[in-house]
This record gives sequence, C-alpha cells and structure tokens, in this order.
Amino acid sequence: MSSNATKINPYTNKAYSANYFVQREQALALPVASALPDLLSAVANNNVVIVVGETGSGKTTQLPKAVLEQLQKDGRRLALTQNRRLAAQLVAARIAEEMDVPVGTVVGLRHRGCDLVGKATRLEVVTDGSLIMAAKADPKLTGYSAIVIDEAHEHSVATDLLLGLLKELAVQRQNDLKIIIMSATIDADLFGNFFPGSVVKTVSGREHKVLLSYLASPAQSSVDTIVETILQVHMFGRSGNILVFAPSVGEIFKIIKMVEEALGGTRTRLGPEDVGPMSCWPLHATLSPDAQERAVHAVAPARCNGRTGRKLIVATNIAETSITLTGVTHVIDSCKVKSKIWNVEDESWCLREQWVSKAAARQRAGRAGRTREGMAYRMCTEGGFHEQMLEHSVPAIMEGDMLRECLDILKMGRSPLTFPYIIAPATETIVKALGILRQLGAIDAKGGSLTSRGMEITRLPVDVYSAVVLLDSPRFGCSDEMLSLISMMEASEGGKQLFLTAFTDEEKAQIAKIRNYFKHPSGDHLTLFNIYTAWRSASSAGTADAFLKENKLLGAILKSADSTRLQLLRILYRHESWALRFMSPLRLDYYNLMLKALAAGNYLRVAKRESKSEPKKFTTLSNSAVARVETSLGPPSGANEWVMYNEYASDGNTKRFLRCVSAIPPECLVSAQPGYWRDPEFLPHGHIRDSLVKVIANMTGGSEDFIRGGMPNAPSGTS
DNA sequence: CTCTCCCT
Repeated sequence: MSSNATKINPYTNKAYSANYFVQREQALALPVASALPDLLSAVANNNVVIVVGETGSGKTTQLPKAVLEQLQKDGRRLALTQNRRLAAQLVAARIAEEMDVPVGTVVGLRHRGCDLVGKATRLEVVTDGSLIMAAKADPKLTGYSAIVIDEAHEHSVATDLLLGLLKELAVQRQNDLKIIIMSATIDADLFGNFFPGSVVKTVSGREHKVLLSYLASPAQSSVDTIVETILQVHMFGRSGNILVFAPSVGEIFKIIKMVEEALGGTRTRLGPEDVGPMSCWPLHATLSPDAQERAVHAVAPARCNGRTGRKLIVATNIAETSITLTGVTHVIDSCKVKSKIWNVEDESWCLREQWVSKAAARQRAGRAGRTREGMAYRMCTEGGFHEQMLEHSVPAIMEGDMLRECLDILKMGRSPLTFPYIIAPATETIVKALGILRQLGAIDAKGGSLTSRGMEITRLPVDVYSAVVLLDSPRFGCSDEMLSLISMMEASEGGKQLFLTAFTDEEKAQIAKIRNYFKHPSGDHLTLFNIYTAWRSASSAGTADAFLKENKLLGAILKSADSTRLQLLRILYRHESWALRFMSPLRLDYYNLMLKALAAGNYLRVAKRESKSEPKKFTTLSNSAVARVETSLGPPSGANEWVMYNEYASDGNTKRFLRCVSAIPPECLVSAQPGYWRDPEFLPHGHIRDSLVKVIANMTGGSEDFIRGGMPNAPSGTS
C-alpha cells in the first residue's frame, strides 16, 4: 500500500488519493476488465469498433478511460455521448472519481445549461443533442480525436443523426478519428453493416437471473389485473420491492388507489393481519424532482407480525432507463407504452398506447435482477408476447415531424433527402418537412439550402415556429414579452404541465379558479404570459415561494422557463438584426401587439370557426380539417372566429383537436405577415376564403401602413 | 375530457 500510495497521477502530477485504489480494485472486478486488452487492440487497428455489452458490464466507464490513454496527447478530446442529462452527469462523476480528478478538469461535462469543459479537458461526457450542436458549428468535429457513442440501441434522434454523420467522417477522417459505437442489445448487425470495415466485439454483462411469468389469457382490464398481481406478489412472493410499469400517470393513480383500498388503509398503514405493511409511491416525470427523489430513496417498511414489509413503486417508463431503483426483485409490466406519433398525411400528432417491444420488455424485466435473482410478471400471454410484439422499439426519428432535424442536417452541410440515415424516416415526412420549412422562410424556394433565417433558427433551442416568432418579434416592439411567453410554452409544454396534480375535487376546483384568475380572454398564450409575469414580480418582491404555494404552480416549470429565457436572450443578443424591445403594459394595444407577434410565426397554424352555433368547432386553413378547440388554460372567450394554435392532434380515430389556442382578430393575422395573407389564392373556395377576402378588402380600404405590418408607432421601450 | 419520454 505504501509503495502504491507514492504513485503519481499523470493527469494532476499529484499522488493518488486512497479512494483511487479502492475505485481501481472495483473497476478491475468488472466483467469488462478482462476484455479490455482485446478491445484496445481492436480500437488501435480499426477506425470503427462496435462494442456490444449487456448492462452491468462496465463498458461505459472503463473503455473510454482506457482509449484516452492510447490517444495522442495533441489537445484534441475524446467525446463520450449519453442520451440523457442525468446519465451524462452520473457518468462524468464516476469517471472523474476513478481518475482521481474533479469534473471540469481532465474529465469534462457538457449539456444544456452546463459547460464544464476547460483547456485541460481530454475526456468530455456530453449529451448526444449537445454533440449535434457542436457538429453544426464544426461538421467535421475537428476538436475530437475519438468519439464514443453510448446506448446506440436506444436510437434517440440525436444519436441516429450522429451515426449518419460519423459514417461519413469515418471516410473523411480515416486516419485521424477513432469511432466506437456501444450498444446493449444484439442488433450489432445493424451497426456493423452500417460502418463498412468495422469490427464487432462482445462483452459479457453481470445480471442476475429473472424468471418470467405470463397471463394464461389476455387481461380484460389491465389495471385490475395489475392490482391483483401486486396483491398476490405482496402476500405470497419472496421479499423485495415491487416495481410496476404503467402506461400513463392516470393509471398510476388508479393502481395506487386500488391497492391502498385493498390493504384497508392509507399510504403506510398496516394492512389486514396476515399481510405485511406496504408503502406505495408514484414515479413519473411530471412529479417534482423532490417527490421523485422521495420515491426512489424511501425505505421499505419493516417486517410486521412476521410478515414482509414492502415498497411498491408504480412508474411510467421513466424507470426503464432514467432512474435506477435499488432492492427491486419483482417487476410487474403492463407491457404498454404511450408515444407521440406524427402523421404526415394530415400533419397531426397522436398520442398512442401500444405494446412495448420485446427489447423494452426485457429491459424492464432486467430491473428485477440488479441485486439478486428476481421475477417479472408480464401482463400479456406468452403467445401474444412472441407473436405480436415487435423485436425492437420504433426509432424516434421515424415518429417525429423532422422539422428541426432537416434544419440540423442542412446546417451540418448535408441534404436531408440523401443523408446516410442508419434508420431512415419516410421520404414523404422529409418532403413535407422541407415544404413547411420553405413556407416558413427557413430554406430556399429553389435550391433547398438554408436561408439566413434558417441559420438563425438552428441556433435557437425552441420549436421551429416559435423560433420564427422570436426572430420577428422586435418588429412588433415586444421581443422581451415574446421571450417570456415562448420560454413558458417550452417549459410547460404549452401549459399542460404547470399546476400541481389535483387529487380531490376540491383541489381541482381550486386550480380551475386560479387558472381563471390569470386567464386572458384571448386564450392560452397570453394566459401563460400573465402567469410568468406574475411570478416574476413576486420573485423580485421576494415572495416567489408564497406565490407558488398560493397558486398551486410548479416552481420547477417557472424556473426552467426562466433559464430557457436567459439562454435565448444570450443567443439572440449576438444577432445584429435583433433587439430587445418591450412595451408599457398601459398601452391600449399591449396584448394585441403580442398576438400579432405570435401570428408572425404561427401563420401556418390558423383555424376559423365553423358557425356561431358550434363555438368549439373549427376548420384548419392548412388542410381544411374540422377540429375541436381543447385548451389547457380555458377556452378563448368572446368573438373568437379566428384562432391560432400550437398543436393539431388526433385521437387515432376520427376526432381532431387544436391545443394551445388563442383567438386572434383576422386583421392582426394579415398585418403580421401581409406577404403571406395578401393573396388568399392558396385557400380552397369557400366561406373561409370569402371572409378573408372581405377582411383584406376592408383593411386596404383603410391605411396602407396597417396592412404593411410592423410597428405603427415607435416602441415604448428599447434597450 | 386529455396529458408516454427525452433533447437543444
């Protein structure tokens, strides 16, 4: 020990700490340790190496660290990607501890809102989205001599785009860049075939056996069957915590309520005498970080009357990858997931519940075998599992609208139609996305290349339409107000996640009353703005906490809006053509100008009311679809003949909805983007076109300035 | 009467 203790850490030129030797012992015991020499020689002799390793192999921390020592010390770095911020933080901390350095020195960490990369950094742990950002600024990624993509099997959009880019860099930077793709499942063929000349290496993992159990016949009610299974396991199963995968938050609450009723008490009370105590915890992303923390770290109740005490966690798929729970030996899997899917044909989004893939079900079951042998109960028949479920989950790139991705690909100097996708989205989706981007002025009408507006949009981390609003907003004198409003839209998902979850009818009524208090008659957008403004003034008065509590608002959402706002402001400030402008709330046209600024980016998302007798039924201008308004903060009131919306959604059948909606005077629409509206030829003949023609005729009859748009008067605030 | 999950 004493001779070891004198060893010098080459990265710090200081003696290693005692902890270093403890960490090194543990690292040497990982399954990947014995495979390292072989992996390193594969990396030395090949440009692209695919590493397939099961969870628990230790590949994520050990391989990048070892590769780093092989690389030339020329100041260039090794990038190691993760699909989530939390994962990136944990991996960076782990590697830094093993190398006996603090994060931010030799080991760096980078993701949105965090830049711990310095001159000394040689190994950079980064989210895949953040590496895409870097690739947009430098498409050859010249600052890196090695890139390690982790969790490639998850097929996040950013990872799939990076793989396409790396396929080309593997040729362009043949002797200059090492590429390592790490994946957990066995679609090694996919990656191996994608990179010509690559080698595939397999590393064994270390997981305990998980026994599988299926239903004898398909479940009539999934919730009832899950609750029955929970009670069976609790009464007769061996000790250990129970983790349930439910498809949605609604089901989580139903399950917990039913279990508590069956056990005859509230959360931690003792059940009937022959059953031990069980504490129930919900776990999902809309829970505050505090509540998530409590669910993860709560200790199972003690054994009572000789009966086992247990902790029951009912989670969405957040527990599949993002959060690791300890002490779980029983997994009950609904085998269902929800995913948001883009329908190119009518440009609608649909949240659909589907069977999980076999790969996802295996991942879920594996959560029961982290500490010792476990059990997994699947809420489907064995035949159904093998015959009906897909082998792998559908990659995210195939379910999205490709708007932002097309811009990103163009910014990386490639064409969205010929990009070497590892999994290609439908050509129709790409063509549609390019069409929308052309209408928004982000790409050229002819060549399909990025316009200067398109370039600016790629730098703004918001919805593409909202980016247009932000870039255009100084024209209306309210860029400051739009920054707040758009940041709120991003943070709260259009107002969906803003208030605490209401359990009782009383709480629901309370929240409805609060909503009503902040409500602007035009609808969702300005209501969000009102809430943000009220919170900001409470903050500067030092009463933010009381304000949040009183109004049952989620502080995390408002804080995240605030940090998004600051990030956007920093980016926009660098644009020469952009200026921070704000208005006096006393102006008569205060709210009208904000609606106009919103209309400048949302002019492709406008609908008109069918008739006065059906106040919620609207027809979209883009594809003449009939949809109902479904607002999160209360419907627009008054003469809401025209509305703009942020989401056009489908129930998967015949129903269509407009979400995040505001009423807008048609004159505002026209004057915000006169070039687009001047000539309503693009609309099919009918009542919408007729009324628009009438509106425009009345406006041209008036002042020319009005239709030309922009600020009729000088803005009241400029800075 | 609807709200899976991440990322910039």
